[in-house]
Amino acid sequence: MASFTDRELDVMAVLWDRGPSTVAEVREHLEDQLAYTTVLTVLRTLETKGFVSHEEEGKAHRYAPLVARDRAGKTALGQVLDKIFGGSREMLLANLVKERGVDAAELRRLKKILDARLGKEDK
Amino acid sequence: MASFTDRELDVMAVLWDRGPSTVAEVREHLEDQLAYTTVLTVLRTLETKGFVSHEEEGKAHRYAPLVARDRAGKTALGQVLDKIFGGSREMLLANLVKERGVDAAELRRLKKILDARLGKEDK
DNA sequence: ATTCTCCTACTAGTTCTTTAGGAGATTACG
DNA sequence: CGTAATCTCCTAAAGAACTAGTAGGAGAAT
Repeated sequence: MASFTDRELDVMAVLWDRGPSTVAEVREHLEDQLAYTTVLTVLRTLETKGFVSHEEEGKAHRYAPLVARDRAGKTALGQVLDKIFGGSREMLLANLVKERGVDAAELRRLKKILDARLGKEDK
Repeated sequence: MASFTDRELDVMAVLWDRGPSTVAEVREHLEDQLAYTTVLTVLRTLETKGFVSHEEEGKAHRYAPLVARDRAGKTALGQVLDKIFGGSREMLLANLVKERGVDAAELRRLKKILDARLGKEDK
């Protein structure tokens, strides 16, 4: 799958968080202050690439993500895993929980995820 | 920290894997078939950005990474974490171990990493 | 010494990314 | 109805990214 540019990712993040949104809504939820038409252009680019679709809603368009966050994550994470961590999940995980304020409760939640996965594996 | 472009990352990956390398060596280890001068250009760009340095070796230059894989990983992973997984480490981890051929042994190794981290946390 | 090979330095073209202005349509409202 | 607000569409321009050619130097080979 072709991947997103930085700005496209900003926009996708809003759609993933909020669900289908209009240009104005996306614009409001972006951190950077961009012109209305800029946001529109990004959305149209994303549509050309097949990552979002839109429906008319009054005179405006409401854009919906076509690619699931999960799927995009798989690609992006795979790239980081391969290119930076040389394919080592251990290295990646160690990095993920190093400093960056991860508390014990979170670590336990993470362990649970692995346990759940181990359960499936054993069967 | 400013981050790498896709191609720059390919090159950094080679340097991280192999250690200090000449242009020809980097070129050999890249998946994509690129012209010699192209690889050279990427390395010089990386040098301008301060991510690698070089030493003369005969008539050639040997390029060494100045940025540790770990440090680059932190940045890249942080971006994926924030933008795609909305800051949720759980989501990220779940994605990391979903399908993509992770066996039980690996899952246990990953748990160990978390345990080690939990040990530190308790103190 | 001339030719060949390998290397860097410089230059450059093409495409992608990011940003946004202006035109014109449509809706909202007084 | 007329004016303001809002929206899409088209256009474009600046900058970044990617690729690679050409020039020229230094050493090896014949």
